[in-house]
Amino acid sequence: MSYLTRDFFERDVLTVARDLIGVELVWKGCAGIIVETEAYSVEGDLAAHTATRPSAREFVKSHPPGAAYVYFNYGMYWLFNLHVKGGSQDGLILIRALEPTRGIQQMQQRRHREKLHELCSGPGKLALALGIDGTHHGLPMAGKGRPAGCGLIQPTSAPYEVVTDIRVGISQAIDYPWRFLSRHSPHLSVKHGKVKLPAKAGTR
DNA sequence: GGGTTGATGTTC
DNA sequence: AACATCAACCCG
Repeated sequence: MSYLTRDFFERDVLTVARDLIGVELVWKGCAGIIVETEAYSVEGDLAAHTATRPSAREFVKSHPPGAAYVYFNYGMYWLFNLHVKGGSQDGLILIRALEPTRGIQQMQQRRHREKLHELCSGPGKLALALGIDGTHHGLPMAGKGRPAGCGLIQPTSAPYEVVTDIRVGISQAIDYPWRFLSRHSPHLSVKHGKVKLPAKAGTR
């Protein structure tokens, strides 16, 4: 068993997003196998935070590859990303779903759910299950300086069959096939990519 | 099953 | 006003 090092995140963001499928995300006694990710590119991707948020641009400039990018969405949920930099295409990777492996009881308590496939089957769900929040924003997840008990473990078992799809819940660059999933996993967020339509002007 | 809606607060 | 969401609720 070995933890991913910084060089894992110094490659193309699409390659890393795909290779993260099957990696175990370990977080202070809880853990799960990553079964769903989405790539967001710093360049040429209107759906990425870096396209619209100066703070995201600043984050990418000032943090090393492997850093956690955590943000608060829809007034309720923390979403966990990993920073990729130094390859042919930089970006952020949203971790969207896990297959629970450790600390099941604690995750069940945090989620107020019993069924395994309801614990981490979505980006908001998994952050809640693991106890991830804004205090973890910017921390390194690879190499030295990781929070105690946190890290990403290289897969040892047979590789998962990875398929791609369009990304979920966005209204820009909606046709990029940058969602990566472990085929047939019962722990995915949604079956098919869902596009979010913008509200009509003049409505309230 | 699938569609709809309200909860909630930060960002620009 | 949009937003990288979720769960409860409707309908059938």
